[in-house]
Amino acid sequence: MVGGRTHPAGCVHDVLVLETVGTGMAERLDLPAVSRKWQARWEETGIYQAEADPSREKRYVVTMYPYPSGDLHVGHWYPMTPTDAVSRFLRMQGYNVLYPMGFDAFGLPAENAAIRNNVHPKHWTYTNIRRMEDQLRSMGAGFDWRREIITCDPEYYRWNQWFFLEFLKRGLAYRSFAPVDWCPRCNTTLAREQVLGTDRLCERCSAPVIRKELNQWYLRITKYAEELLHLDSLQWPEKILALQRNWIGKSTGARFFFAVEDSEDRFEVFTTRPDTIFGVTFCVLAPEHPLVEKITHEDRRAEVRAYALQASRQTEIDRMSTEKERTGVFTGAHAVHPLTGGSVPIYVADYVLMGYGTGAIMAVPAHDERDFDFARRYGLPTPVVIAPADWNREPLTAAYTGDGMMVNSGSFDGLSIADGKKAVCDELTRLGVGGEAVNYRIRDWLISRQRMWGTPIPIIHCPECGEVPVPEKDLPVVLPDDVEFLPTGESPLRRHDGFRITSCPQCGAAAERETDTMDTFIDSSWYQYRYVSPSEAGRPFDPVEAAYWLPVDLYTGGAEHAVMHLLYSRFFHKVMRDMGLLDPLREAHPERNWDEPFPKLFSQGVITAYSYRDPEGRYAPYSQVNLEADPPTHRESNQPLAVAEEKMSKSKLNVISPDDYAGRYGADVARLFLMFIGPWEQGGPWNPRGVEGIVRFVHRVWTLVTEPAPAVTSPPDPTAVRTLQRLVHQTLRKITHDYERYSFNTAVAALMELLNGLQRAKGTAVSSDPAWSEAMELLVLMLAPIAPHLAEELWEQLGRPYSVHQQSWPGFSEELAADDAIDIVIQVNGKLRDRIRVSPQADEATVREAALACEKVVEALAGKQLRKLVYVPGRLVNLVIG
RNA sequence: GGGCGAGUGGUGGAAUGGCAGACACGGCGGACUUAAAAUCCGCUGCUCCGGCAUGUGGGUUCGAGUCCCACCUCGCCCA
Repeated sequence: MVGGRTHPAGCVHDVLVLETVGTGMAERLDLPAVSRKWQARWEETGIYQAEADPSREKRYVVTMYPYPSGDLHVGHWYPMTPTDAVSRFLRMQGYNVLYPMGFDAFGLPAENAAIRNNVHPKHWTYTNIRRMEDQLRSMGAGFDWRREIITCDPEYYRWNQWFFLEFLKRGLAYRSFAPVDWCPRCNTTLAREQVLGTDRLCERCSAPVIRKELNQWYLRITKYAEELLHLDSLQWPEKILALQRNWIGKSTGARFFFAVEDSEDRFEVFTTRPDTIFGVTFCVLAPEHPLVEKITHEDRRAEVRAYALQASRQTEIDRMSTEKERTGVFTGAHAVHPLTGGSVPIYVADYVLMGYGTGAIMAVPAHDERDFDFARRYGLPTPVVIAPADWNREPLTAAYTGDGMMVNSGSFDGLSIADGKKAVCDELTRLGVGGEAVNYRIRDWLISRQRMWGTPIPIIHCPECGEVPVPEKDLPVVLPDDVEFLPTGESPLRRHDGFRITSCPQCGAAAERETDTMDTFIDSSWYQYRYVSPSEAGRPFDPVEAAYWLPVDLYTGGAEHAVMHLLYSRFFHKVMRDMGLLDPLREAHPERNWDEPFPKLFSQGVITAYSYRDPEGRYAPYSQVNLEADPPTHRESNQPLAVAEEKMSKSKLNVISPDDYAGRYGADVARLFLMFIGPWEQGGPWNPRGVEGIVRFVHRVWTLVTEPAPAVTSPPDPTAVRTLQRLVHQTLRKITHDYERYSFNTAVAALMELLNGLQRAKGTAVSSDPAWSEAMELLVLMLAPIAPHLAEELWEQLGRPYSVHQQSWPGFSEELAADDAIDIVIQVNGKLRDRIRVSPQADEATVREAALACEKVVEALAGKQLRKLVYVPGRLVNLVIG
């Protein structure tokens, strides 16, 4: 059992459940037919088409666009359904709402499918897109499809290329050597996920993968590192903000040079602890450090090379792991301590990474755990230079990283850590070898991919002129259609002479195109701008449209994009701002936040489902699971199956298709269930049994509204009418509040309660009162954002004009929602003893008197003294006695 | 090792510091039915009937699921 969760008794899968519910209503309510009817009508009448209208206040709502994998499951619906409800609610509240959808259409799966089936990735991608568009339509989402964007469309990716050239002009794009995962047998780079296990073997040929330096394109995101840390204007989940802060990883300290003894060479180190500089007993270079080859003594060379090769086969996670023993090799060279002039040995060790800081460190074993481990292994001294308060001058048994005072540090002795840092930095500056510095963990964004199905990088390599940007008039550089896919792992663009061979735009000489393509995160870094004018020619977006709609008022999506996508789009946005692209937007609406693309972000939870695994760890499909047994068994092998609750995924065979639900019950049932599972930010398990409750609810609502009430002869009782109105208006008050705070599970529960109340009232005399008609109408309006098809059909049944989705959100009446009597809880010493019923206007004296008159209170007070009386108006009276 | 989040009935979950368990699932009982399904109605945390109960132990408070401290377990991220 995973996660300590027990398998709920009676959990049965949809195959079994689908047959059993709601058939009694089937003749009168055919929800799938109702869904199709209204989806067609909405499409015809274009009620979700949004036009900029400066006389109306706008709301721009975006949910992260999907990758067109071809199998949309309920996990994909989870972020979309509540977002759709929000956009409908905002529309009813009178806002001009833009709610678009598109596809993240470039990426590796299309290429793999191309190799498997020998079809162009374009074909696979567009087939999937058409199918997913149908699925999204069947969900009944109010997308404005006229604004759909598909990122593999040359008219989309030409702007990726245009942005790349703009970045290049501004020095924000550059080419440099970078280590990548490389398979020597397949002769290609691999994506991270194609490298298997801790042995790091190639997915295809099982050869050991190495790291290799390749010439790659980068975007200079580090230039914006500091500004990307300014997160104050963002209404984002705290968790995502923390992840971003963590990822950028700002640290302050010192950066300075060590000179190499008997040579002209020097290397730079970064440290967060300059105060410990007198404790340096060795230095460490990353195995990839460019100086390693140069300074290594001849007798050490073979050993150092072997070590570097071994290090190149490990992941960074392995290299940084605290579990692992610290290893390294001595280069034979020594460095000069900049302050003491002492000689310190230079080692090469894999726990120093080339990508972090300067790729070299000063090692202070007494005050750094990793350096301590290393020093102990290689017998290096560990002099204490920061003394803990109770230090007894004994040698350390572990690195001391706590607070203390500088010792053994010459003239710096006696300084605190903070003062010491400052003083050492000043000294380094005075000596002209370095000084105070800030370091960021974040690295520049590597955007080169040796893949075909992505945006071609618009560069031409000329033997004469070097790297030449493709002139803007020649954009887009289009991917060829006539490509051959072979399982060699090499991008077909490399072998495609028609694409590759060209001439230099500057000198006309024969030249080659860059065959690498861009990371697909480029596509999603600015897509919210393209939605506002998807067919704009000549520029990425129409500034007038953009000035009306942007920035995005609500952005929703999964926390898995907390770092990459959300950081890249913030970076892109800031560059666009600095390019002046947003100036006309800011001018039109100076009051809006133009420093951030998504000022408000909501991150939904994860939808899980039961998965079943046999003792060998193979997943079993639901059709093979025998739930009669405990634990469940495999129908064929009779092996016991381990139950787990895991994120819905094709590979775990626990994917629930929304098509089955939409086809049998209509889209609203799946929509309502997804919202009912629990808080949106928490996610939860898809339980087919739970869906039954929603099916019942939908049918009961239908019966309540459409079936005539039994004839009643007596006139309505005014008290009963008043009770009905109170119930309806209290619900309306609660639902309005719940929609505003995205609390859909409690909104559905409140509607269920309302239904229960209305059902009890139906058949009594109140159902002939005008208040009853009002109740029906309000019920349907409250349902409209979350059950759009059902609400539309009921609206028509009530004889109201199309469309319920163009109605105004009803205001509730405080007067009608007011209680005419309230319960006051009577506590004695904090324990519930009684409750009294009073008018909401009752003053304290009245309540106090009534409380003291309670039988239970009189009993408790006998022979005791009333020490204190706490009165919370409208809530309770607490009598403290003793 | 560090950071963040979460632990509430058989299950999913509800609860501005103020009646713990709304709503739903499941279960039990009943009505309707030749029978079943569907539908409708009722009951459903534990209890020795005093009470006890929101992972465990402390604290703040008239009052703690909620706030504070420590610990345990799980999850995610970073190392």
